[in-house]
Amino acid sequence: MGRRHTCVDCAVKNSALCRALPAPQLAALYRHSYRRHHPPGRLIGGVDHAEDCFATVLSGVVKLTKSLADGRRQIVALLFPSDFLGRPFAAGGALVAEAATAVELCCFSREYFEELIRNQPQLKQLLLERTLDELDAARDWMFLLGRNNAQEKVAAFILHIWRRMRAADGDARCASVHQQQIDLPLSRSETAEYLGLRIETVSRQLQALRAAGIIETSHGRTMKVQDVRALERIVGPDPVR
Amino acid sequence: MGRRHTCVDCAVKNSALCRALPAPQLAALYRHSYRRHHPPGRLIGGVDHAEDCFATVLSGVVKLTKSLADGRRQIVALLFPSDFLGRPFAAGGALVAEAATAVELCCFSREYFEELIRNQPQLKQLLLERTLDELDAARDWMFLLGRNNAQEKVAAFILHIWRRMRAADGDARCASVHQQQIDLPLSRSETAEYLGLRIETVSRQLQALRAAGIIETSHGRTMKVQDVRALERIVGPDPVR
DNA sequence: CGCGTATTTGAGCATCATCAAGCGCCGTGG
DNA sequence: CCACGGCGCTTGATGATGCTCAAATACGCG
Repeated sequence: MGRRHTCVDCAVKNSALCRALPAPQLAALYRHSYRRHHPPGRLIGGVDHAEDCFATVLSGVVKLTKSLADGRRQIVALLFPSDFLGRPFAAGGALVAEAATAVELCCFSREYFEELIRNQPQLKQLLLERTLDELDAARDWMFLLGRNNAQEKVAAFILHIWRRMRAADGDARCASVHQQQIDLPLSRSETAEYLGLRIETVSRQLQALRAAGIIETSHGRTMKVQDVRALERIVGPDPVR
Repeated sequence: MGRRHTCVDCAVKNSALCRALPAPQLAALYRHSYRRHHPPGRLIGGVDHAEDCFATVLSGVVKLTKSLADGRRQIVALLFPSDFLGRPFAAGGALVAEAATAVELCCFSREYFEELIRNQPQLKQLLLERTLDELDAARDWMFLLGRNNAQEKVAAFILHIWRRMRAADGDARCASVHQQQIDLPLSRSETAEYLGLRIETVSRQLQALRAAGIIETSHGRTMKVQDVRALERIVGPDPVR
């Protein structure tokens, strides 16, 4: 594929990890990078897979899953545009990365990027802060998985996606902001895997929210959020103390 | 309290974060540090509390909890000797740190240590690797919380503690290793908070393991692990793929 | 010895999982 | 154009696991 893309017109240049790089190193990284498209459902190398690359998510949503032999699966993280995909400095705890929607990645070789992390203090700093944020997020989700009921889990999921999408759009699409419309990046079955529920339970809770007038579902993954406040009330005040 | 301790005879000098510091910086950090004892149950400043300090755990076990106003609580991490306590570069997601057992900490001021992280590449590198490891651990626990039943959760907990204690002891106490004896750092109620269960369920599952001859409980927190293999079998083969 | 706390044990119940249809959408092929 | 089949989602009926409420027991400590 011809290099029709540059960092200059990269959609996430101001939010991705590489924003921490000085121009010369950015240019060098660019020369070691390549873009890659993945259709929904496609397994991505990346985390500790053979393909062995790191990447920045340019568009789409990537899910990180953990599976047991008996078929039990848990999605442990969702990656959105500008998020970093990969596990530096270790083999990675048997995670699998998979495209949830159509995904575009900006990939670089593991060795090259690890070296860059080691030598570029700004990059290392940013990666550290990102990792700390991810740890916070993981712990929030631990609370959700351990302590929230089905209703709260589903409401939290919608709220989570709603906020991420809002943040991603920025001021771009005020129209759709007003319409409160979102497109869930996950199927029912994936949603269940993210929330520690079964697919039927997710479906029922969504119908309950619809019946309460809090959301409007138009079959499939598109929905309108009618009452954000109600969702927030169901989820409850995030933390205490 | 007089400075009767030095880094030279520190029990965790070879495993704690500060091992990454060159001698002069270590000496400087030492001058900014102080030791602190906490009885079991005592609230520690630390994570994003007013007291606002970072620390290395010297002995004992610290629990990190997240609470809701309605009393629901979830322990999101346990910290063992040589682990780092604190949340650099942010306010920390409303976590509370509490002494699970009697705890001894080596504390330093937030500002000083953050500055040290920024300026010492080795320290930053080690902290980054530690944080990535913690993230892996958090995701493992997410799977446990979302997908494992009560039996598996309790077995996983015992195994987890058993391994950490084994690792901590090192070769020190081969006798107790042979006896397979461990002292749980958590009460039943705390164990429940760690596993996303109720106290009664934890108790019942422990009795079930005892009835199966897998552990021997002598009332309270002391137990003998009779059959590690059985525990591993219950927990299941960690991951797949 | 008696009290307070932590743990165990029991009985009934709620929530969510499981099993099983049924439905709507969509692409394929007749 | 419509019949067909597949897939993802919904809906219903039933049941098991873990929660709730309640009480008994065990231990530590004054």
